[in-house]
Amino acid sequence: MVLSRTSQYAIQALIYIATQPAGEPVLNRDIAERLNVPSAYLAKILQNLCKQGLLDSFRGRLGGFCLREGMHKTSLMQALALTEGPDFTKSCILGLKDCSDETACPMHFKWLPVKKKIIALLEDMTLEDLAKAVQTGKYRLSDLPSGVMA
Amino acid sequence: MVLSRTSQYAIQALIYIATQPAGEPVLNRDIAERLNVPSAYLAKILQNLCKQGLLDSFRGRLGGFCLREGMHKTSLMQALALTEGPDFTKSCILGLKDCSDETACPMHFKWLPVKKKIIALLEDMTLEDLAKAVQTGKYRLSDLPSGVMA
DNA sequence: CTATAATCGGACACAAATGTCTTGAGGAGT
DNA sequence: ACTCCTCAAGACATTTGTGTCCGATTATAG
Repeated sequence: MVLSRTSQYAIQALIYIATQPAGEPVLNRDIAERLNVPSAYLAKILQNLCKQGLLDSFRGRLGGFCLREGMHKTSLMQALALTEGPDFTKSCILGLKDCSDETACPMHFKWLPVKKKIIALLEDMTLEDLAKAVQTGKYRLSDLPSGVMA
Repeated sequence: MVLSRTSQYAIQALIYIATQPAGEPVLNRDIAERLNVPSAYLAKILQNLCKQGLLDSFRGRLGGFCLREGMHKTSLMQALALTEGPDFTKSCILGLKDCSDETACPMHFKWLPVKKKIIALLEDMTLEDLAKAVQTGKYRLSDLPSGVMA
């Protein structure tokens, strides 16, 4: 429901990176291990987030990925726009190409307020906020118990 | 966002069938044409809905599909349970296998009320209601203008 | 300069969703 | 009985999502 695996991995990784000291690159391998996610696939996803300007990457020794300057305030909405495409919230729930107030599907007006709630929620949550929540130890980022964290 | 194409086609078709006189089978070909959807694929979907007991099918001349007796009151939630699987609303938004109040992902408590709204909405809307809405002429089931209807 | 450690980038592999085609079975009209 | 018309069912094709692998590239340490 709602999100592709790619997006799920991306968000998990972004939050994890946000929990780590800013400016110190995090290894793809470490993220993958911590999240229990295929590392080669995760690398692709992180590469893409680099191209889109959300992450910085560094090759060679002491390399890795870290959030680009100022990107701690990135909202989930902005992050998902990068992984799911810019208008992943625009679509009609029945799949109609053109479903607006004027040309509405029978669910349009009922669905609209719910969709707005979803969007508001996604715009409200930032990587920083979520990282802080994880750091309290009350929430987990993967199926592994959070105590596994180094 | 939210629904697979298969589910979208299924719901469109169910609503369309519900707009037609009860007891008179509707041709797969007609539905596909009306909804502008691949007919062979739609046939598969309708077959499945038959097996699951939501539709009745009739072969030969004057054959076709129609809603099984009493199924006009079926909610979208029930219909989607047939196409998406019984617990398509149960999953964690970050994809964690085990995400409950006790083992929560950082989005869990924010997402929960929104999810409840979605579920309530889907449980509230019935095929009958949606069919009536379409019959007013104010809403459309496909990208084709609704005037195309016979 | 060389060895090492890490990402980059593209090719490849696999699986699931989506879509097409063909053949067979069953019911209605003549 | 014969002929249409319809769904049933499975094989096949295409596309997309997911996942893997490897050589190239870049940066650091010695």
